[in-house]
Amino acid sequence: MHLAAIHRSFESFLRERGLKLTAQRRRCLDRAFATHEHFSAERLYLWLKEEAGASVSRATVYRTLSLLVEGGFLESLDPGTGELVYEHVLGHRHHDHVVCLSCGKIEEFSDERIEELQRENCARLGFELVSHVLKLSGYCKGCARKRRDLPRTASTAH
Amino acid sequence: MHLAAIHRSFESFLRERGLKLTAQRRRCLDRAFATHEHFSAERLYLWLKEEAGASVSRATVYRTLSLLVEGGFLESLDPGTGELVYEHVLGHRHHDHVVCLSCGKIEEFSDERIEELQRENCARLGFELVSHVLKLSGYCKGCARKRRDLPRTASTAH
DNA sequence: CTCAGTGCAAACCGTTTGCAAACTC
DNA sequence: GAGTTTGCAAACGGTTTGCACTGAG
Repeated sequence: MHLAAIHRSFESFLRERGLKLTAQRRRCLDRAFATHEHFSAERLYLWLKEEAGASVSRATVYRTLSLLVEGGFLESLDPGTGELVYEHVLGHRHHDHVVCLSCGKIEEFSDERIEELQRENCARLGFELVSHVLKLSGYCKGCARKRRDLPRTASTAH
Repeated sequence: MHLAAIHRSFESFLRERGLKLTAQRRRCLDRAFATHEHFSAERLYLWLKEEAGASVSRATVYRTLSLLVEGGFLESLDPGTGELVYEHVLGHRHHDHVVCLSCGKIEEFSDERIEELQRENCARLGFELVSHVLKLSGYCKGCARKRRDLPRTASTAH
């Protein structure tokens, strides 16, 4: 899906709700779709600040992010660092996340067999499944190696 | 595992780290193990306040909860409501959670087949798996029924 | 024109922290 | 006694909100 289609989709989403298309909203949307990384609200705020043109206020960034999540344009993820991160959804398949406890790197994976087992468990419990979060935490290849090389920090850490 | 054993385990945990066993820490531990519900820091603070005896300060409750998580006595879970909830671990099997989006009810389930697939995916990505969070969100039986009975709120909600 | 949106700064809220007094070992 | 822990209240940090001004439709 290219930008033009995303714009159209966003415009009709706004129209449906009687909301207005403003320069700030368009810039948030464009910048969010210009990255394939996960980004925080603050990150987006800084990106927009660096760009040419008037900066978008933090308040508006937060308000627009919520709007984009509601509209299904973005998904949010809580990596446990105290701030939410976002990623755009359109054109993406659903996927889960692996987060490195040391460097914070986030990798993605998806496994239809896991999805199926989730549905199965929900059905058994009588739950109507809406969404799920599967986050694996551990150490990425590089950080795992570093940890092994450091002499017994595990027992002396704190 | 009964309280006496938990106490012993906690005492040796503290000793190992050169920490002291205080009345406040013991009361937090006891109260946390006296419930089978998930509870927040504030909840525990209020429970202790209601109990006979001097109340334990909020700061101490927070500090002790962190300690209990580090020691593996409790696990924390982020249900997405803005505050963490805790549950005791000893004597519990590992399990995952299903959270009702409407009433907040948390149910537990576990499925070794999912665990195995998680390990498999991590291995493939070169991650050293430490822990994971699997949280299914949706509507519990009761809330799902209520939602179906209400005339088209889904499209007019907001 | 009208009502929604923006920017600002202040408020929020769960959690953390600095510090002096109190307590464990 | 030495060194930890506690309680208090203030600080924190990400996020939300009230309000007067601006701007889209």
